[in-house]
Amino acid sequence: MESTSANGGGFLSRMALNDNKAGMEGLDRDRINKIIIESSKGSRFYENEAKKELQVNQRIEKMMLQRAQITEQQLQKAHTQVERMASELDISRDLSRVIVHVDMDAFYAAVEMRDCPELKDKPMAVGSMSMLSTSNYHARKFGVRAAMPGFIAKKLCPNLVIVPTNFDKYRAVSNEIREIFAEYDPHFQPVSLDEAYLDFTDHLEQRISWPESLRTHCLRTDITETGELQSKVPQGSEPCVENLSPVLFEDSPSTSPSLPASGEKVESGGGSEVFGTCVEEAVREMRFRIEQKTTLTASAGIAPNMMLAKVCSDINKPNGQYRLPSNREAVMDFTQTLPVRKVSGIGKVSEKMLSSLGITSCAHLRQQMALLSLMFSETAWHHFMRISLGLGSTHMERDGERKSMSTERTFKEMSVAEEQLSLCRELCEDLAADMKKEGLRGKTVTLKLKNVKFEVKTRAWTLPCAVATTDEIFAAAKDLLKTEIDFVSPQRLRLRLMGVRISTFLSADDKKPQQKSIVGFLQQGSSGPSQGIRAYAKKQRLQVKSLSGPDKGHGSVCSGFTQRGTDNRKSSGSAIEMHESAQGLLGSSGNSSITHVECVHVALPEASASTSGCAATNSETLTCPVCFGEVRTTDLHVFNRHIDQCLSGVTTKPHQPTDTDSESDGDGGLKGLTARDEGIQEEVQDKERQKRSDPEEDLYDFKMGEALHGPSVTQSEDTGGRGPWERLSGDEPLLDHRSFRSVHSSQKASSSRDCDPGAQTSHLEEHPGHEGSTLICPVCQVSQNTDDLTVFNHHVDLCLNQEVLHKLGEHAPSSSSSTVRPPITAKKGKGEGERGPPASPPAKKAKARGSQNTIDKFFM
DNA sequence: GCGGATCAC
DNA sequence: TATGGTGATCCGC
Repeated sequence: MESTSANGGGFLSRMALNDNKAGMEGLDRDRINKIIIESSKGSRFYENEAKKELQVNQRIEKMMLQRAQITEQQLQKAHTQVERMASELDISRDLSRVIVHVDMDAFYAAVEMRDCPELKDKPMAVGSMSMLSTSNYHARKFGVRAAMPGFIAKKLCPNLVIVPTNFDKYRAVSNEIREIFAEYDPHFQPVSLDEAYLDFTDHLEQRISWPESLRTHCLRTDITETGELQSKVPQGSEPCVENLSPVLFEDSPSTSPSLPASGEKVESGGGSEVFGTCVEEAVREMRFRIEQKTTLTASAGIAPNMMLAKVCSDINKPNGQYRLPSNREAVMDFTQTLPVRKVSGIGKVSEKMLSSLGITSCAHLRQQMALLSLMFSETAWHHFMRISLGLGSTHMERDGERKSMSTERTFKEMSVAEEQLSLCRELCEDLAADMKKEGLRGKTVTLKLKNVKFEVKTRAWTLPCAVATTDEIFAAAKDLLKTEIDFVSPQRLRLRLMGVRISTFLSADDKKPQQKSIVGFLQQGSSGPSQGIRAYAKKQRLQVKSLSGPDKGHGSVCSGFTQRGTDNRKSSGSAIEMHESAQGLLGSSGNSSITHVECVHVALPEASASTSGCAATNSETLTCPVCFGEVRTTDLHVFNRHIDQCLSGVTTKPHQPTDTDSESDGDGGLKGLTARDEGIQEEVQDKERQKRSDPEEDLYDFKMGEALHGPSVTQSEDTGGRGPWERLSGDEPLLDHRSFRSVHSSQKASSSRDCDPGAQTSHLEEHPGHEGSTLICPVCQVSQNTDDLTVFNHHVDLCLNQEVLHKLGEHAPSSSSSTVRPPITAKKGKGEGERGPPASPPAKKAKARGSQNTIDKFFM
């Protein structure tokens, strides 16, 4: 069934030409889109895009349903609130700053053209046949633009010259322009190599009293190719920009920096030019200097805040500037006609969702705020509100600390585990090298995989302490990867991309006293006890393995699972889905009991090989093995007391990096401003099923590996569009305090049939594992639903480790949680997803009041 | 804390 | 033949 929402005609709006950017006006969009779609059709990429588009369409449909439930009364009430807030915001509007956004024109392409004059007259792009980074303005006339694969660009423009990227060069040029930026605002905020925000306010204050000499800048003298010294002086009244600029812009709408802003007389003569004292002159001067220094042109926007400045820099691009006056009327007039898509942070998905509500301009945004406040989260509608009022950040953000570092690589299909592991190590090496450069250590290692169908999944593991070296990172990444590999075995992961990311960095505070971790401490001594810790940490990675494993075709497809991770907003817009989730998924709310009885696949790689523990180092502090917090002591007695406390339930929070979050502003990026995306409908599945008769698809497909599909998922059936990474949703959340948001949707009830917990359980009972032998764990005495010795050994391994942990909390009531339950028989608690129990320290639940649960126990 | 999705460049 | 890499954020779980 075709989607009923916009673009339901099978046209992929997400793949269509994005002519949002400068230089793309007046193109034959239809023709270009036709070529783009036809070049892609049938490819796996296309199929994936189609799937994503469908998901977005479904979200929109849900949103429309939600809107239909909103009553006039609710709208009225919301309107009152919204208007009150709007006037508060309006009153506090800050128009005192002069913010400038500078953006180099077609930066990479311009650099390449500068360095290779033959390219000047040709349509060219920087990148490869697979992907273009940017294109020059000649090429843009053909519809060739950034983020387009080169082979498609070639179809649009057969004469296109594609030049490989040379980042070192761009970085060097970037440094040059940044030197200039710094002269106007030492605290300028770079966005990328070619883009920055500057606060000109202070500069202008001083500039007003500057003598002409300080506002005079020499024209560049240059060595020509023939070695002749050439002074590039404008000839007559027509500045000789062409000589300087490598391109581009025969029909540039804008003023060259060499042309004075109207209203300010400027003398121009000899080898220099004098600039005035007003904002526009100052910005023009900056652009002039950039051009003189680099032979590249920049465009700029001048406005009272960053959001507006960014929009303004695009208006007279290339090689131009635009100033939005700093008064309320001008700002409001400006935003009236401003398309929402022009605002940074509103991408194609948000645009489409807003558009389905009839909102395309900021004026619409303003008009529909009451509705939006009912349908989107607080974060989202507050953001919309600010946009609609033309508000934005007015101060340069201090360059915050980095929050993550990653490296990823795309390659030709790779499905051999050994190669995958080897690549993983390489990535870890690269990452470790980068980490070293910045002296970072992080605790969370995330593996990213993209299969040949372009489906992406990430798997993360937060270690007890920060790591940095190749071996440390790889130990974690490898385990994550192996888990995925084991999980689908004997099939293979068919990968096209792998990435490793590290995050949760130590804060500055943490760094100074390098920590001494108990793990490292233990590792130095013996191998025994420390394994308990490692195994514990690894428990987080317990995976549920589908009992049906590789054999296909039995069981039902669980189609009612809500898709997780779709973007939704916190307090609003979510009530409806929450309700649906609760009703459709779990059947009865508040039922915290078992939703699945599942077979847990313990995918512990050889325990001894892991070096994910902490490399112990230094004095000052010790890391508690229970709460993982830092204990500022070197006295083992003190430390033991702390551990005792932890074991008796007094938890200590590990130090958190200080959150320096200043106001997250519009420019900060509000991602995905959409209502919730529910699971995909059955029709989609059917469609996908039909499509998918590819005989080579015997290798592993991510979807099958979704742990939560558990026993009921079948391989051949569920390769369709039906949420590849679906998981079971949690229990019924609290409804939003605004009860009118808890709109009920009836759809869920029917689609949840297949996922009814009871059904799951009984289904499992019908298929109690492989129809083969079962093995009994010598430790927990529970028979294991596997005949895979590796799996079984992992289980035993874990059981043994858990025994150690049990000893640790000897006197604790064993009632507690599934965390200590032998893995294979573990039940999945609600909301814990497929990853098994969270890594709450085992002893947290162990109550051992009065007992001596000291560090010594680790050695017993 | 995890994982998916969105966004920018 | 062929559709990127890096970093950030939001949100539900």
